[in-house]
This record gives sequence, structure tokens and C-alpha cells, in this order.
Amino acid sequence: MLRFSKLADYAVVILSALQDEGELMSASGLAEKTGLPEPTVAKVLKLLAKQSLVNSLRGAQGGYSIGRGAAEMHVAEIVTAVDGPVALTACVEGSEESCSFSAGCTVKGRWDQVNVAVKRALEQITLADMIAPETQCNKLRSSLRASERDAAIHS
Amino acid sequence: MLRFSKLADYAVVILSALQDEGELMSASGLAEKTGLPEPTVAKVLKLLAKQSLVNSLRGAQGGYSIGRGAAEMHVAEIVTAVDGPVALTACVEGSEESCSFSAGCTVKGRWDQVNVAVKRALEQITLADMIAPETQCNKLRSSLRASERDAAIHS
DNA sequence: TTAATTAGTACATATTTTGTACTAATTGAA
DNA sequence: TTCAATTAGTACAAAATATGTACTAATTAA
Repeated sequence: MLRFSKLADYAVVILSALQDEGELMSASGLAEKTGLPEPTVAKVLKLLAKQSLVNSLRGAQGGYSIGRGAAEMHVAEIVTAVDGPVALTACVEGSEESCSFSAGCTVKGRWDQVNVAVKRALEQITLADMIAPETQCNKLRSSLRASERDAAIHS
Repeated sequence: MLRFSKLADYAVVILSALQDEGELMSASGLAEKTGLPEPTVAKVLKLLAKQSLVNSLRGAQGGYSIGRGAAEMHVAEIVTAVDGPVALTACVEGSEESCSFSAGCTVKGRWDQVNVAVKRALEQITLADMIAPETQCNKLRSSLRASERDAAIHS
């Protein structure tokens, strides 16, 4: 099925809420605003803070603020921050654990290009795209045009 | 982490083996050739057959053959066949189950474009790309043959 | 010093994936 | 016709993973 974890979903919702607010917000405040369970929000925020996608401020009156503009924040980063690096199968180059069937394996290391392709796709969509309605359609249309061009060339 | 299931990995290995052989092969034969456990191979083949990525022939002397040329078989199809449709989160348009937090959710349905982008990326890579003309094994074999020839000539 | 707040870690539960087993249906051949 | 080989379909136990929660430590403004 190839899916992201729910945490990635939450992360986007939380970042969106944070950006919407614009100012420092506590984890509990964000939980209230988003309607997500507080411990989960806290967990996601910690993960995002580790990658500097949000700035954290400890202590009383502390809280979180968004780390950078929504247009400069790629989906790839967000997903990676909460779910770890994009590595679609065990059979990727550089992976420590070699699969036990490698002897007869004709596609060893070939998932690499798939990884790269997916990663690239995720890098071309930003948080801003996910929040703003117009940008989304425009981007879709233009990438559709691009792939139609490609198809025309290759055929 | 965003990963494919192992089944998708196996599917590619099996299809590759099937294509390499070129003729009708039984599930057990493929299991032997690939080194994968037989029940797993059988399971994958059933899933692939359902989507016509392999042709199945029942009965004695039956088996599986590849459904179409490797260059016409996209990774997207293979992954979809074994893992189900690409649907990265519950929050995709058309999804029956609306998430329980949709009230405060500002990114409702926005994962759609991410889905589309990933799907498109997977559609641009074929089984042929993953097998690649010169696999490591082929390279090894051919260089081995070459050195054997050299040895014969020089002796 | 105290209260508020994040950081880090560990863990029980729920869910999903994985691998296997079993039965039914189909087909070629003796 | 009957048998043996083989796929189709389904169900399920075990393993792996994700999820949500709790707890303790560290930090900081008042």
C-alpha cells in the first residue's frame, strides 16, 4: 500500500496550525487547536524540533514556533523528521543488512532509483502547497503538462 | 519511514526471475530459482496473476509466465498488485473513513497531490529499469568467461 | 524558589505485515 | 476415468511495527 505513518499526517496538521497562529505556542495549546491528543502532539513536536522544523523554547512561557516559512519546508523533510529516512526496502544500496536471498537476486540494489524518484517527488511539494488551495492545483496542472510532454517525447 | 512491503520486493525478484527464464514455471520452481520460501512465492504469484502481471495455467504441467514485457511493466503496477493502491494516509480524497479530527484540520484532502506525485514517480520506472541490462552477475559471468578465454589462449 | 514547559526515554497496546496451512478447483496424462 | 500436479482462495498464528501514554530530567521566566 505504500503509506506514510499517521505521525507524518499529524506533523503536517500541527505545522499548519503553528504557521496559522504565527506565534509561540505550547504543546497543549496546539493539541487544543488541532484536536489531536496532547501526548501525541508533544511527541511530534519533539521530533520536528530535532530537525529544526520548529524552534523550541523551554521553561515557563516556553513553547514552539515554526522554524521557517511554509514555502521553504518540503514534505520530504517533514516525513523524514517523523518517520525516518525514506528507504523503501531492505535492498537499498548502503543498507547494512543484506537480504538473505541475495545469492539469486537479480535486482540487488535496484530499488535505489525508485527511492530517489519518490524522494524527489516529495521534495517538490512544500507545506505551503498543502495548505494553500490555489498553489496545489497549479502545481498539479504543470506537472501533468510536463509528464505529457515527456510521454510525447518518449513515444 | 515510508517503505514498501517486502512482498513488493519479492514481487520484483520473482518477475525478474520469470522474465529471465522466459517460459512457464511452477511456483515451486520459482521458489527454488529465487531462493525465497515457497508459500510466499505462491502468495505473490497469486496476487500478480489477479492483476494479469503474470499469466497462470492451472493443472498438471501448469505454472506461471510473465504477462508482458518488462519494459511495459511499471513499478507502480507491481507495487499496487501486491500492496494495494497507493494511499499514503487516511486523509485522502475519496477515502470513506474521515479522520476524527477533521473539524480543526486545515490540510484535509491535501495529501492527494503527494499521492499523485509519488504514483507518477513510480509509473516512470519499469521492471526493465530495475533488472538493468548489465546486472552485477552478468558482468561477473562475462568477465569470468573473458578471463577463461584469455587463459585458454595463453596456455 | 517555584511553576510551567520542553527533552528524553521507556513501555503497553493496537495494528499491520509476514509467513504458513489448508481446502477447493482445474487440467494433462496414464 | 482416475490420478497426480498445480493454481485459487481463504483463514490464521506469529512477528514486527506503529501508536499512544507515562514518567523523569532539564530548563527558564517570574
